[in-house]
Amino acid sequence: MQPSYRPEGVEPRWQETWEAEGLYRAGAGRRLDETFVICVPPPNVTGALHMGHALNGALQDVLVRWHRMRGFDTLWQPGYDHAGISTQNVVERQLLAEGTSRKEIGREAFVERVWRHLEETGRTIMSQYRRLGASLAYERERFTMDDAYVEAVMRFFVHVWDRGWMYRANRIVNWCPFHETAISDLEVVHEPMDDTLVYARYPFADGSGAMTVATVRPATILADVAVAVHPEDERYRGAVGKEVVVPFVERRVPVVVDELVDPEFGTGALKITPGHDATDFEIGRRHDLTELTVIGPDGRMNEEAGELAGRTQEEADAAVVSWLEEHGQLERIESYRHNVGTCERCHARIEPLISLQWWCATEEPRKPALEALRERRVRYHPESQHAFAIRSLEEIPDWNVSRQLWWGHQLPIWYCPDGHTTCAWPPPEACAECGSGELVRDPDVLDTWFSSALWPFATLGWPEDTEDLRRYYPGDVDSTAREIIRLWVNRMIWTGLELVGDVPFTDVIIHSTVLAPDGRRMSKSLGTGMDPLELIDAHGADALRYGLLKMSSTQDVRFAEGMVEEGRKLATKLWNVARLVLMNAEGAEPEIRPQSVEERWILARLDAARAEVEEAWARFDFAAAVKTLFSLTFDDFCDWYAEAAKPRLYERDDDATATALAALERLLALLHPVMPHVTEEIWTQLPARETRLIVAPWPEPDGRFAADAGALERVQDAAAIFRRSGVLAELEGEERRLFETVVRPDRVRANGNAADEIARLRTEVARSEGMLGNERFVANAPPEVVEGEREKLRRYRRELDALGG
RNA sequence: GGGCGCAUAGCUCAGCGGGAGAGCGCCCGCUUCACACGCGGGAGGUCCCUGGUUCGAUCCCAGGUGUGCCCA
Repeated sequence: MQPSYRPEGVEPRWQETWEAEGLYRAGAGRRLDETFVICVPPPNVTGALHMGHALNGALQDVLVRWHRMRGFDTLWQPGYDHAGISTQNVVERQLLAEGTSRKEIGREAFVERVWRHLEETGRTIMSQYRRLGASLAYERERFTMDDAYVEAVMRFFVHVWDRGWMYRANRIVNWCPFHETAISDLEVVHEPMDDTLVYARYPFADGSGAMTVATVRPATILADVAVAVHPEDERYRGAVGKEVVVPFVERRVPVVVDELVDPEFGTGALKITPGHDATDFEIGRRHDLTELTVIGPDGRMNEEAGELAGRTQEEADAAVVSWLEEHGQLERIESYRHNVGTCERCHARIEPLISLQWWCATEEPRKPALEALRERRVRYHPESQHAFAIRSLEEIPDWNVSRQLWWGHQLPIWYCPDGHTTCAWPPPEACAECGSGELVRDPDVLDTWFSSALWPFATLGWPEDTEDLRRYYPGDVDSTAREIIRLWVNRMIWTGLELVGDVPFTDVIIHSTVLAPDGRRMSKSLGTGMDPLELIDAHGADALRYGLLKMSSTQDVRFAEGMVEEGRKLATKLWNVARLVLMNAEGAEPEIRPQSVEERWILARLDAARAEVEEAWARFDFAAAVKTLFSLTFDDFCDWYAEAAKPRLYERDDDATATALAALERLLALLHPVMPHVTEEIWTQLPARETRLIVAPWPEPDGRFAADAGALERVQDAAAIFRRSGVLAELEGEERRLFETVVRPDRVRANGNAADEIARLRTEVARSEGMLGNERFVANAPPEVVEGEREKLRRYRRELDALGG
């Protein structure tokens, strides 16, 4: 074995070997009929691996590798989504740089161009997952734009249509004027912005004075259809029911009351523009108000804006403000800092806009999903997210499934010249109502999440009744980020129930958000992002996996490179202790033949750790498992067992070397799900290896040595006392031997003295005596606690006696 | 504005009803034939604040403060 461990020379080799030998494939090494299935949350086909992917990949891989070793038929499904707006954005920008545009080259050429772009630079994340050691079934990679997947999406749409859940309606949506499409809430990022708040007077129609309203977007005054006040706002009691005249357009509109009005904002009187504001839209619908739009899809004023048509909003804002000024209706202008929605991709200011969109009703489909969550047939982890997921489903609004993009799944909707609508797949020959053959397909494409919602079964061949679907559906675990619950996870649950008749998985892990070391979200613009691949270069994939799992204890974790370094040290330590064993075990084969206390003890510790780790994996507490593995390796295996076993290993004692190999073998197996590379590398160097560790059996429970789990306690106490004080405790037989082997009192100088130790013990005795002297403690505390305290006191006194104190 | 976290050693974090812990950093001592990515030891904490429950609270409850994430 090489004297020092260098992950860069080892990890890529194993990644290639495992995959080439088919050990990443579904069912590799299976010994049970049970399946264990995870689908990777399909990343953006144009994206690159970030820390969230790496953490999620690490914990999914732990579960997959653990189940594979346990003999399950495992499938970890890889793939990508087509990321509609994001991908279209990238290509549109390229066109812009080339001096052309998508509109200029046309839809067909544009879509072709996107495919070409993806061939050149797309689909990189799966290779980056490989560098993490993620044991995905790579040959099964799926893409939401694959022909078969498109088929599934179309069938899904038609199914929802047939159920009567799909409808077309004018609603307010987040509109990106650059991309000229509706976008989802998730794609809107709120950024603080400096604005001005314009206070404008709206005179009462009866000439009895005026009301003042405040707005940051004076141009939208042109589309005002009412003024609203809060029902309990005393200031405007007299105004309710009257009419006011909207400035500039001089339209008479009513003053209405609505609880949605925030009396604290501006003057407490809110101008209502249902066409250009989500809250106003809501209020407008409740009061049955007209919906006017004065801003067009391109962000400019439309024909409704009369003389301002064609102007930009800034120009229109200015025109309205000067009108107000000229007519003495401008009260004042204040500077105003607030959060403004912008497009995640192009940072254009989002226009809430009424537009004609396709909607999927949610009232019906959510019912079985809610039931599944309430009955805990699907469980979110941690528990707090379960409650959140239920609430989200209860409040789920109808789903805007259409996007005015060119990259994506075009709706299976056709219109005939008579205005009939036909929804069908495969594409219909004629109008379903009038038989007309002149059909025009709806130009819109579907929300990317509409296709992602089918991921757990469309990747297995649905809607075909495939062998894979029967075998691997339903799956087991979904692991993802918090913000995806509404958009993705809940939708997979209801689509699974609706289309396949069962939940897609039973457990949903909501993993930590990895923050930058400063405790805030990693940000590209601030340069606080960290690249997982660079960390792999620096410390190795095993170390990164370890570090990320160690960090993943709470909802938000700041990235701490120290934890990755800890992982690297663990890998090195493991390598070194394996050298110790292997260098002295030539010709031996692993076999449990313990002849000494330390051997039985380490076997007991290994089994206890196995149980702890299993329990931690089972409740998805990755940080706890990793902590157990660290102290098992450093403290138990290296500091005590290896040190104690050395003399007999040096002598090449047959029983000692055989047992050491067997103990090492178990240690490697326990660590493999977290640190697959270093463990596999060592494993191959063990004698008589016939299988790879990746498919080797996970250690069976072994209670044979449980009685020896505490066998070293007295020796360890004696070691601590000696090292601190130089005082030798009285030990006999095996204990004496162990103490002298590990501690080497003949060669080691103690650091402290007996007096310090006596002082320490006296403090403990005083504390203990105080507790036991408290009658209420003795009377009320559980008897075993009291007895435990008595035992401690006896031990302190005994140790004190030994020190002559 | 709503939801959810977090607040424990210089730093990053475990512990979550009965003796304050780890890793890193710092100090001291070790060329111990697996390992200096190491070994042994040490210094360093009103366990955010105020109340409450309890024989006993870092841990449970209530309120507060600070801080962050997610969603509006």
